[in-house]
Amino acid sequence: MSEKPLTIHIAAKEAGISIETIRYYQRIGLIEKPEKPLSGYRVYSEDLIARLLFIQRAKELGFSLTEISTLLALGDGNCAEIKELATHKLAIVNNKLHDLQAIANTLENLIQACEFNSSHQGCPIITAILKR
Amino acid sequence: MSEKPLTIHIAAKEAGISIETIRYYQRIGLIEKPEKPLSGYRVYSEDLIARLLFIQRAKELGFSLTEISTLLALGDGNCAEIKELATHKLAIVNNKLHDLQAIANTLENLIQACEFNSSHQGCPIITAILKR
DNA sequence: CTTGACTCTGTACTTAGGTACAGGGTTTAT
DNA sequence: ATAAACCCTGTACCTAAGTACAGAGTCAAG
Repeated sequence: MSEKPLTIHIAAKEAGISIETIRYYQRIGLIEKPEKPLSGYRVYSEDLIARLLFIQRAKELGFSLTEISTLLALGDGNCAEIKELATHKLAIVNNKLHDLQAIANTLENLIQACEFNSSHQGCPIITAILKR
Repeated sequence: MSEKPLTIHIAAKEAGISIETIRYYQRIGLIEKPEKPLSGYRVYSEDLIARLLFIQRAKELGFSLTEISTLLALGDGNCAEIKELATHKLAIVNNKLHDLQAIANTLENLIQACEFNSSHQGCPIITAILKR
C-alpha cells in the first residue's frame, strides 16, 4: 500500500492541531475514537477530520468546546436553536466589546496624561488608579 | 475599645473582595501580611486597604495580577516605565477589540442568514462553519 | 465559662483548554 | 532483524485567579 493510512498524526496535520489535542477532544467526548482494529492503529475518517475543522472554526467564532459540542449535537436540522446560540454568543461578544472599548479609552487618556506630565513628579497613571 | 480593629474580614469588606482573596494575594506575594501580634489577630493598615483597592481598579483596566505587582513595585516614581506598560496593554486591548469586532460581524451575518432561511432545509450557520 | 463568631495555617480543588510524559505496542524502512 | 518512527493508554502537569475546607487557635458576649 502506498496510500498513507489516515492515522492520528496525519489527521492532526490536516486539522491543523496537535495529536495531543485530538486525544484531549476524545477524552472529553467531543469527538469519537475511531474503532481500534484488531491489529494496527486507529484510522481517522474524512468525516472526523471535517468535524475537527468545524471545531477549529467554531472556536474562532468564540464558541467554547462545550458550546461546540452542543452545536455538533444539534447539527444541521435545528436552525432555530443554533440561531439562538449564535444570538446569545453575539450578545456576550458585544458586551465584551463594550467593556474593552471603555478600557481602551481609559488607557488612552492615562497615557496622554503621562505625555503632558513634563514635571517628573509622580505618575498620573498611578495617581489615577489610586483614587479613581 | 469600641473601635473595631481592622481585622481581615473588615479589610475584605472595605476592599470589596473576599477574605480568601486577600489570603490568596498574600500567598502570591502581591500584598504583605501584617505582623502577627504575640496574641490576637493580624491588623490591616489603611495603606494595605488602599493597596487592595488599587489592585481592584488596576484589574478593571485589564492588568493581570503579575502586571499589577510590577505596577506596585514601580510605584509613583517611574512614570516612563508605567506608561510603557500601559501602552503595551493598550495595544493588546486594541488587538482583542479588533478580533472581537470581526467575530461580532461574522455572527451578525450568520444570524441574518438564518432569518432569511425560510426553507427549513439545513442551517446556514452550520453550513458556513463547515466550509468557511 | 461556655458558646458563637472570628482568625490562622495549610492544603486541595476549581475551570478551560490543553501539554507532557512514561511505559508499553506496532509498523516500516533499511 | 533491528532501529526509527509512530501509536496507545493512562496519568500528571500547566496557567490564572481564585474558592473551599479542615483543624486549630482566639476573642467577645452572655
